Amino acid sequence: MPAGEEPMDLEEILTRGVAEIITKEELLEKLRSGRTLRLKMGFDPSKPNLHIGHYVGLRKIRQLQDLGHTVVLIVGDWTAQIGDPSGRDESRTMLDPETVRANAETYMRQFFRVVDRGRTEVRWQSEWFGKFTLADVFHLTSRFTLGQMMAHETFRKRYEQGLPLSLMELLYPLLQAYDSIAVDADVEFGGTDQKFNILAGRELQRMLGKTPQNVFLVPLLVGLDGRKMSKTFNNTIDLVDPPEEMYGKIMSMGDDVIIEYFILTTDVPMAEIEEMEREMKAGHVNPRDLKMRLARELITQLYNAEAARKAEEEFVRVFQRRELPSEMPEFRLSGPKNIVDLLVEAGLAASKSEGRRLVQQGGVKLNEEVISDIEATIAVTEPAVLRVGKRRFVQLVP
RNA sequence: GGGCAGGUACCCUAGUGGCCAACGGGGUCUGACUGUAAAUCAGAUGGCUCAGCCUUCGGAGGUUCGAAUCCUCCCCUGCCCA
Repeated sequence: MPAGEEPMDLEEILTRGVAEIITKEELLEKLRSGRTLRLKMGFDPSKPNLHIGHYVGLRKIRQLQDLGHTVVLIVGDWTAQIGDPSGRDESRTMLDPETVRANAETYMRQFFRVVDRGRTEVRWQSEWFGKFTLADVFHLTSRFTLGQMMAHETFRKRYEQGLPLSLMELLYPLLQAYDSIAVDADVEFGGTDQKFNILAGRELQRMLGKTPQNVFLVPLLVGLDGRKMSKTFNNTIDLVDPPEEMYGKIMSMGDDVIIEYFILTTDVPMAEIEEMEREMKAGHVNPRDLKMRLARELITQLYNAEAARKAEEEFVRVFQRRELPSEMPEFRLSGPKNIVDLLVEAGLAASKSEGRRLVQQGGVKLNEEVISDIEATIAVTEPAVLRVGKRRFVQLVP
């Protein structure tokens, strides 16, 4: 059910949804050699949430895996302690082993929804870094210069802007590079922001007389609103989002990113996508309908067709026809209660102040009747629907 | 070790004795409108026993009728000198 049931043709695999391959000729040669290639991909078990942006790369891995190659998944239990500087986020929280293990498991659960577990080798950095000595650190660090590190845009920027930059962080690319030596990688995958780190691995392999790995970079998918995909903007779709949630999020996406999502996250043939783009530009098709199609495709890929159908039904019911959702949480209201208290207790407001605000702004409805008095007392003798805004519902039962 | 500049709400930032629960932007929420949970526009956005009160501006003390703002010590960051 995940991506890549019918292998795409090689040319499409190497171009669609690919930002850059270093070098494509070399990679083609390896792919044609008949050898089983070792496809490396690493992750830090610090932020285990995979979103639709990661999905782009995972699909690529899956597609190549379907050609018979082996995926080597590296659990970055050491690099996680540094924190990837490419993210420029200087949180150097040392994670305890328990957390690392739990995070890694969460990550893999999501990872293997797309990638074939049977043809994946999972390796932990601690296998080799656990016995690293200072002498090993010398050997590794002596091969790179500060100038090379400062060529990394994120390092340079942070340095120039006077932001903190620890020596430990400079080690990040080196550790990642060494992983390639440890697992003997043929190709390493990552987003375009990983170019520097992956190239460092290629360099190191060359220096140590090994065949340099190829660099396979996938584009960074833009967020639902067209801006950079980021948790702060809340414009992501998580791989573990339930179907209804995915459906809604896709429907809230900006019109101008629809095509990009089709290209990068679905198997819809390019010819068909180009046709959609023309139709949309000409105004012959409502972007909303394309988004509905996109939502169906994605949910079918990540769940199944039945889940997609149900999610669509629910969306149409609640948001297009403005009817009530088929399921909503229940709250037992045994006696009369003030509306504000009720909102808080039913989990529809985080605090009483917020509850008052919602009432005063006209966002609270009982059986579709606006309640505008914060002093109102609510009592029910039969089930009633308490609603906040467009999408939060609670069934009140006596 | 010395000098200088900083540490403000979920994030980024303004504020340098009372007009500060604290400007502005992001995020979030609500409303209007719509083609949709798009776009756009408007409002809201610490808490509470809510015309008032309580807790917030790195931490702990202090000055003052009154402090995010002044003083002392401490912690953290950057730059310069050694």
